[in-house]
Amino acid sequence: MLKLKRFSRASIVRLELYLEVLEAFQKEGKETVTSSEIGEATGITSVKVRQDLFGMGSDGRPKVGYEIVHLIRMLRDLFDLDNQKNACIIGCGNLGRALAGSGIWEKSGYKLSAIFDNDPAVISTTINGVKVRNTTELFGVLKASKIEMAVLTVPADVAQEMTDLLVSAGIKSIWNFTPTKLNVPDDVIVENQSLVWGLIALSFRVKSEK
Amino acid sequence: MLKLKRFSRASIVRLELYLEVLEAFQKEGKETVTSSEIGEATGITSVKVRQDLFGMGSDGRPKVGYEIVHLIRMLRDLFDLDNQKNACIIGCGNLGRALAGSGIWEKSGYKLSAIFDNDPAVISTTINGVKVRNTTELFGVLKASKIEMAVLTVPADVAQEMTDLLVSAGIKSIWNFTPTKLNVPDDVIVENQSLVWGLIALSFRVKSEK
DNA sequence: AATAAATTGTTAAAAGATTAACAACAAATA
DNA sequence: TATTTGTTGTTAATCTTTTAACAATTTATT
Repeated sequence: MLKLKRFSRASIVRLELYLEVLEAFQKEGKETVTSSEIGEATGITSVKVRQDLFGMGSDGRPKVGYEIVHLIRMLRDLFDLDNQKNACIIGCGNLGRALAGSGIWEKSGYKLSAIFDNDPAVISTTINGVKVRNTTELFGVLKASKIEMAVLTVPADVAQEMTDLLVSAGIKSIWNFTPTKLNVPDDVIVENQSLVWGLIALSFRVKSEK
Repeated sequence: MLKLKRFSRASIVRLELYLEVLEAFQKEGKETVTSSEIGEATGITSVKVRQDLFGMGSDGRPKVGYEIVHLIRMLRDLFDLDNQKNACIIGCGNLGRALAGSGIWEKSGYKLSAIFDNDPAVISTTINGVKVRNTTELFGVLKASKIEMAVLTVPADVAQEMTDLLVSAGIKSIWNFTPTKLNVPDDVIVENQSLVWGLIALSFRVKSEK
């Protein structure tokens, strides 16, 4: 029996990239692929590709390569992309609205089921078919629903406060766009995606890689 | 003479978080801080904090800690936050517009100097004081300007094509929001910030960490 | 002035990730 | 059927990062 390796953050990013190119290959009608082909398309060495796939419990055929359909299924299972999960957005500013209207939901298996904000000007408007609710309703709505994930796009100074509310309402994972370290219980997962931090990381690399 | 360590990606993220809490401490009037205090505030062990600061060439006093002003200056220098750099946005959809109007620019030392799109409906409109130009003008405008960084928020299927154009116009760094591995010359830096990938990473963690 | 307490700087050990190497195997060819 | 070729699975070596340990140093206290 194979023992599934624990994936590092870096390897997850690589696996996401593999999925991207595999789906492109599939669209072109390709049926099998070798580790070097994946490597070529992604800029990653074939050794690393093979090691990554091995860690996932790969099942390639010597001299032929991997079956694309199979690899895609493994990756989509690994990432849980075909299992619908309900999400809500907290904070409907520019970013919240952009996310609400973007194509990320279907690609990731999430369904945007609710949006909350406390600005009277946006409450009751509809974005992508979802009505914006007053934040005061948050606790009640979440308690009564199957929403397990919250996208946090509020100003940094209310991030922790909102997080506490979300946790008390039973949210189990948070996609955090604020540049704040959120304090949560052990069983709540926070994925940080602060855009400022991304931009600062770029600034750092530009300065130091030359 | 101290030799500056090479920072891993993970350590950069930690340093960004340190800066965040240090500026908060400063606002509260605090003047010095210990590695354990930083650790407490960030959820990172004090050992790692000390090691990170050491790698940056820290200069703390035993029994007292680090001077906050000094640490902040070091970090801002490291990240190049106080040196203004010009940027442009390529693709003015929901996300591009949200970024244009957000507060990330001043926080990172970048100045948004141009926006390009090819949708006649948005060309010539103004966002945050910057007029949206037709993409056909891109090459000329960039050649004539000091813009060195481009934010790529176009549909994935034109990402590489736009990248080639940007590179030919002399762009040296790209903040890539498309879920595409961009092919660029060695001297061009690409920082990937695909939101889908962030969301998929969250999905993965939710599935595997329980 | 001497001692105790707290905290850093720095080295060393452990853990984790990447790269390299190659045996095993399937397919193609003679 | 035997041989060659190409490609994977898997182990081993190298490199990187994290964690631990503790000596050195500064401040406070007696």
